[in-house]
Amino acid sequence: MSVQQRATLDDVARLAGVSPKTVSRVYAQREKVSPDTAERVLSAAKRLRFRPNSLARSLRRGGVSTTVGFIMGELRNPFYYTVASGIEKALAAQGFTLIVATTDDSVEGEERVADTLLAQRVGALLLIPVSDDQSYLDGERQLGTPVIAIDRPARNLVADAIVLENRRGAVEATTALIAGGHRRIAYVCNPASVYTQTERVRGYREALIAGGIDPDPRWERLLDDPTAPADAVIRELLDQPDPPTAIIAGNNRVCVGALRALRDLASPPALIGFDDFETADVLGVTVVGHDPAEMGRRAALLAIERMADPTAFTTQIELPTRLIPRGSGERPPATETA
Amino acid sequence: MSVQQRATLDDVARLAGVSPKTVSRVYAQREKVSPDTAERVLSAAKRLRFRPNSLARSLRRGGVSTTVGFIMGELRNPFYYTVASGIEKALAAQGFTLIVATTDDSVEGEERVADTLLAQRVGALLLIPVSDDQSYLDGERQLGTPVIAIDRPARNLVADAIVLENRRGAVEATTALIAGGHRRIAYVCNPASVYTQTERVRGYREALIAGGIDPDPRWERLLDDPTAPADAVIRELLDQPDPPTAIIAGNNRVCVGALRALRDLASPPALIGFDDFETADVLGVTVVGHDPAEMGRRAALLAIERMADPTAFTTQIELPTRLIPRGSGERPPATETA
DNA sequence: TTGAAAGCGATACCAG
DNA sequence: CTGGTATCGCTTTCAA
Repeated sequence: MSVQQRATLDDVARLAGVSPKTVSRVYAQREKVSPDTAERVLSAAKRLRFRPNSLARSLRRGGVSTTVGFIMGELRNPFYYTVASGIEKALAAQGFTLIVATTDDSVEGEERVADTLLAQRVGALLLIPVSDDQSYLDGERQLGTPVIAIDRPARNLVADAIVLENRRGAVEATTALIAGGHRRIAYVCNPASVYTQTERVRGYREALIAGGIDPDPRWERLLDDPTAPADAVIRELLDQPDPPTAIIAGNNRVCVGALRALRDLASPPALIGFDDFETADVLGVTVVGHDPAEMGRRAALLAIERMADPTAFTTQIELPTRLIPRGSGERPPATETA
Repeated sequence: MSVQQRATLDDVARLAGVSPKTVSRVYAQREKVSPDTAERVLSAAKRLRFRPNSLARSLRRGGVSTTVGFIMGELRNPFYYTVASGIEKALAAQGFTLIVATTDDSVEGEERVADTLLAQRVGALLLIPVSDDQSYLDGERQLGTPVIAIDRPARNLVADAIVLENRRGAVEATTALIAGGHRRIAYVCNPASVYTQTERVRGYREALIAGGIDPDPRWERLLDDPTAPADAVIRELLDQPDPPTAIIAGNNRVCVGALRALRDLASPPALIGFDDFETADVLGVTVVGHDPAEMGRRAALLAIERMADPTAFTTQIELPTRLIPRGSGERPPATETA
C-alpha cells in the first residue's frame, strides 16, 4: 500500500501549464485571472485532488490566520459549551475555525493552554478568565493578537470584554422575591471570588437594602471550595433556626444542587437560579436567564473585527439578563406558624 | 504604538550566539545539546519572548501535525459536547490541540467542514457521521490521514469506529419493562434512520419477541422530522385506544420531550430513556446510560495511535451501556380497569 | 493578465 | 555536540 504525495500548488500549476502564482491567484479572492485559465487551473486542481494548505498560507509574516483560540474551563459545563457553540457558529460563517482548549478551571492550566494556542498562531484569543492576572498575555497583545475576555473581564491586561449585566440580574431576582413577601432571602454561590459572583452578590445586597432589609451574613454562603457539594450546603442553610424562605443560587451548578436538596421537602423555600439550563422548564425552576450563545457570537464577531484592526480601542460590552418565572421563584414564604 | 516583530528561532540563535539548528535542537525533544548552550539558548528565548511556531513546524513534508479535527453535529447537544470533552482532555494530555467544527447535522455541512479541517492539515479526523456516505474522505485517508468515526460507523470508507452496544442496551431496557409486567411497550425516536436507532430498534424488537410479544407498528414512532416536537408525538401516542403502558425514548431529546408530555398525567406510563443527562437523577428518570466522554477519550487515543502508524488495520470498538434504574422505568403498568 | 525570485519559520540531511 | 544548506507550500514584490 503506497502512500502517495499530496498535490501542491506547483503540481497544479505544472498540470495546468501556468505559473504557481497564477494558481495562487485563482484561490485568492478578488485577484484577476482570465476565466479561461481559471477553469484550466480548477480542473487540474480537481484532478489532483488539490487542497490549499492553510498552514503554509498563514506562515507568511502577517499572513492571515484562519484560526481563533478559545480557552474555557471545561467542555462539560453547559454555560461554557453554549458559549463555545455561539463562537463556533459565528466563526464558521466567516471562514474561521475554532481551536478549543480547556483548563479544568485551574490557573496554571490557563497559561499553559494559552501558550499552546499561541504556538498555533491563532489570529485571536478568546477566553473565560480563571486566573486573576492575564498580564502574561500582554506581550502577545502587543504583537497584535487581540484578546477578548468572556463572562469576566481580564485583569492586568488591555482586552475587550463581553460580560453580563450581573448586578442588574441579581437586583431583579432579589426584588421579585421581596415583592413576593420574602424577607429572609439567601444567596449561595461557589466559587464566590469571581467577577460574576461579586457583581451578583453586590446586586443582591443592594436590592435587599432598597427593600428595607439588612443584608445578613447568615443568609450568605459565598464558598470557594470546588469539592463542596451544593446540596449539602443548602441543607445546612435550611437547618438553622429561622431559615431563609427563599434562595438565590448563584450559578447553575448550585441551582441543580439546590434542587436535589429541596426535592423531598414538604414546603420548600422559593428558588431562583442564575443561568438557564435545558430541563429548567420541566422542573419549573425560575431563573435569571441570559443567552450564552449570544455572548459567544458577540465575542467571535469582536474578534474578527479586531483581527482586521488590532489598534482599535478596547471596549466592554454588557449583555442583558432577564428573569424567567417558572414557579419555583414565585412560591410564597411558608407561613411562620404552620 | 509600534507593532513589534515576533521573535523567531533565528533571532534567538543570534542572541545566544549559536546556529538556528542548535536552537531547534533545544526545543526538539531527545536531541543532544550541551546543558551549557541549552541554558544560553533558553535564556535568550525568554528575553525575546520566543514562542516556537508550530505552523512552520508542521509545514515540512511529513511534519508532525499537532492538531486533530473533530466534526460534530452541534455543540449544544449534551451527547456531542461530552464526547468533545473526552476528546479534548485525552488530546491535551499528549500535546495535541483540538479543532472543532459543527455541521448543524446537515449532510452538506459535513463535507464542507471536513474540507476546512483538512486544509488546516489536521493530523487526524474524528467525526460523528451525519451523511450516509463518507467516501469523499477516501483520498485523504490514502494520503495518510486517519479517520475515526464516533457513535456510528463511517459508510463507504475504511475507518476506525467507536460505537456503543446499542442493541444490547435496547434489549436490556425492553426486557426490564417486560419483567415489570408491561406488554404494550412503545419505542419513539427521531431521527430514526441513523445507525444507533436502527440498532436500538432491532434490539427492542428482538427483546419483545423473546418475551413472547409481537412487535406492533402502533407502538413504534420512528420519525425523521427534525421539526417534530417530541412531546406532541408522545401525546398522540398515548391518545390512541389501548395506549402503551411503557415508553422507550430513543435518545435524550425525545426523553426530555416525553417528560414534558408526561408531567401532568395522573398515572403516567413507565419511561426509559437512552443517553443519560445531567438532571436525570433529580427527575427520577430511568435511562440506558453510557459514557460519552469515554467514547471521546478512546477515539482520541486511537487517533494518536493511528497518526503514529496509519497503515494499521482498522477496528470497530463497542463500548458498553448500562441500565440505570431511577424510578420512571420501574412504574408498573396502569391497571386496565382503573 | 501573467511570471520569476525571494522569503515566511522551522527542520533534516550531511558535514565538521 | 554543532553548523551550513535546502526545503516544506504558499504569497508577495516587482517586472514583463
